[in-house]
Amino acid sequence: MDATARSDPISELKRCYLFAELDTAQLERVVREVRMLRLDKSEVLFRQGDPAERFFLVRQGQIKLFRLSPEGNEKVIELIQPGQTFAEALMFSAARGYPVHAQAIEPSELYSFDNRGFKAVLRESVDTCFRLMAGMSMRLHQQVNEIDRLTLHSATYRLVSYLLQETTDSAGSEQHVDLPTTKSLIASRLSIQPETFSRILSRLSRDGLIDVQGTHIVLRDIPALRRLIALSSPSA
Amino acid sequence: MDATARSDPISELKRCYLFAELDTAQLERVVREVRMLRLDKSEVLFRQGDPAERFFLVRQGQIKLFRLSPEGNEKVIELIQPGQTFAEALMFSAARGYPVHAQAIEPSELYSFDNRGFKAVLRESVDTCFRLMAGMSMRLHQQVNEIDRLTLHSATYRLVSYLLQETTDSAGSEQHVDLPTTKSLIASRLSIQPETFSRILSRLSRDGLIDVQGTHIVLRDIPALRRLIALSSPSA
DNA sequence: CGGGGGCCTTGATCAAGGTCAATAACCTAG
DNA sequence: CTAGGTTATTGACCTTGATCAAGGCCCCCG
Repeated sequence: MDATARSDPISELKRCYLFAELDTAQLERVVREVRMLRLDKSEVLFRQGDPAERFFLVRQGQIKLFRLSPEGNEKVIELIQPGQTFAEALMFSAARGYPVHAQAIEPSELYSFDNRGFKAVLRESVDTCFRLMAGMSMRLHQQVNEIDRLTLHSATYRLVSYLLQETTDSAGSEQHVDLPTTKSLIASRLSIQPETFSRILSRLSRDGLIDVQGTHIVLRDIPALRRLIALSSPSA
Repeated sequence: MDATARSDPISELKRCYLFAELDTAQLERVVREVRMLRLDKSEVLFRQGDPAERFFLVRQGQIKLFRLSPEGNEKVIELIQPGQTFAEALMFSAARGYPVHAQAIEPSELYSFDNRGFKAVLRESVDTCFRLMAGMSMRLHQQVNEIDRLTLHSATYRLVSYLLQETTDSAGSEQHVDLPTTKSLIASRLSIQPETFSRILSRLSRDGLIDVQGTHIVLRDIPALRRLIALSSPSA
């Protein structure tokens, strides 16, 4: 608990939108209550329905948020990457209880924050409230887009637009994508069966639009890919 | 602009969660800037992409929020009923521009509020911020549920759970549902084709689970309906 | 009263993608 | 290096629900 150990998390937090507007005193208050936790690969963080008293920031690793159908089918709602927070919206929700399951898909390191404590800090910072609301508003949009994609568009559309959006920069006509995790998880995230996912990749590959080497994908013909999703909708 | 005309909207607003925590002075400020508008049946309120400078409260009628695919297929994202607000989350969104189209599906009467003005009021009321965040958090959950239903469950599941959730009280083993609008719109809301919607209704009817008289539906066997969706998922 | 436009229903057909099963590639640990 | 688990691929088949097309119902309006 020396000075460096204390100040380290503060600068770390400041990089996250949720904490960016807080002053140092407030941040120190937050940091005093923060808990660090490590999860092994496959370790469960919380289950759907568990009382939601804390929210989280991923420092390292990857967390999947998912739902289960009665038969045990799993649908990945979101994959959380380092630097991202999750479950913070639940602070305000009347329905106590996480709406999804959370599990580490690789060894991970997180901070967790007490909802009550953070809400107390929030009360003093309308700016941070606004930040939070902006974040929630953004997620709301993403979800609308998600629903749109699920209902108005085909599996190929979803996969291709995922690939296009994962490219880092938009230069050149050839781009690289490294899938952040296994294909089956990405498939679930996109609501596609692993088999279908694989078939779509090999079709695109056969047509010369992409090149697949395991988890590394080269987009060979971006204009053609764009054209593909411009036309497509419920059809392939 | 006499006293009654002024005080009327205030008590009206107070019934809505967004305004419930505001004091009278703040409400008066809001009311001073409110605009009332009437829409004919089928009149368009805004289009997707239009700059989002205002949000709305429905007083009467019904508004549909929807997306269009390139081919012109329409997907209803939400049906807004009297007393509900919409587009208020966009106040905080960096992406200016409505993410959906809005159209009246019957003659409607709305209030509209200026985002900038309302944000100024919000700045003075952390409580209202908290209210707003609670509302946004709730919608976020609904959307997660929506995605869950779309991906993990069949059309029959979606239709039956819609019916069960539309019943007013949970007494007795027989319940009534009055569809708030045409069947095709409900179908689109549930991401089902009108034909499929009709077929599912007639199958449920044939099996004695429900009774359909136009837009009025009697749930004849609620336990059986519950059983149906307890089992079903991607299968019927 | 008769006509016309929605909306709904019903039937026939079809395609997308899910399921099941077998095999192949890969990776890690012993 | 190899055994064993996990993940990916491929093929055959099947189900769901979309699409196309035709007809029926209802209600409103002239």
